[in-house]
Amino acid sequence: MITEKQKRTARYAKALGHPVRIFVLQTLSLQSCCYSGDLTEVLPIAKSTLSQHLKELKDAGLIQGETEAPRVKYCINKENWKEARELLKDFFDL
Amino acid sequence: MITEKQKRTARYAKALGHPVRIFVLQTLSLQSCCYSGDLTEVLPIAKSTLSQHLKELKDAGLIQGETEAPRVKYCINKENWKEARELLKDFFDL
DNA sequence: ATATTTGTTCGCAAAATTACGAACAATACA
DNA sequence: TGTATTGTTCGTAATTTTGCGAACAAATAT
Repeated sequence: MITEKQKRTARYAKALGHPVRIFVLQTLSLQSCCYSGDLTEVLPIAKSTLSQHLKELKDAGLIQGETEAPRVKYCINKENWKEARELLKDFFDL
Repeated sequence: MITEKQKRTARYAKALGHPVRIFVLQTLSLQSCCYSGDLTEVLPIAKSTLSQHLKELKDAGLIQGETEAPRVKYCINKENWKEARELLKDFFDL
């Protein structure tokens, strides 16, 4: 009844379903990459909470983290980002 | 730090964050309107569960229900649908 | 007047989400 | 070798989400 495409659309939408994650993705998308610390500085949440949000975005496939010494550099996962954009675009154009 | 626009974007995305709600919106969007019963017939969930999903979509402003005798006719809320589309479009275009 | 139909609401339970601080790893620095 | 720095993981708690069946409300049909 419910297609795989609909499930993937919902999965990505769910990952976007929190202001912090929208903010993170927008930041990452504008400057291509950034470190967790950059986000912790501006976001009014505990670093452990941010870490969880980053994990969710990673699990959804929207970002990827590359560990660089003590820091972790996060970037958009362009392939999946593109898929998410296409799915949402299809959804709204219908 | 987090803008109202980002919050609204997240709010709409959250409402889209379930396969059943994606399905419902897609159905409503394709045929403009439908009754709860039409959805209950094809969806493998209890009617009470569907009712909750419809309520969430209503609370998010994406649909509206018009009670028509014992049935309820649900339609897309075009104004908010447009807003959601614009917000998500802006988000992905960045 | 009594059933039937349609959908919501209630009560409940299980699971997921959100959030925090403390503890922990891993690397760089003194 | 200690000591910051950076970020994850753990433990915990409160809230929200998802889902069901039973009970309920409202209107129609018998």
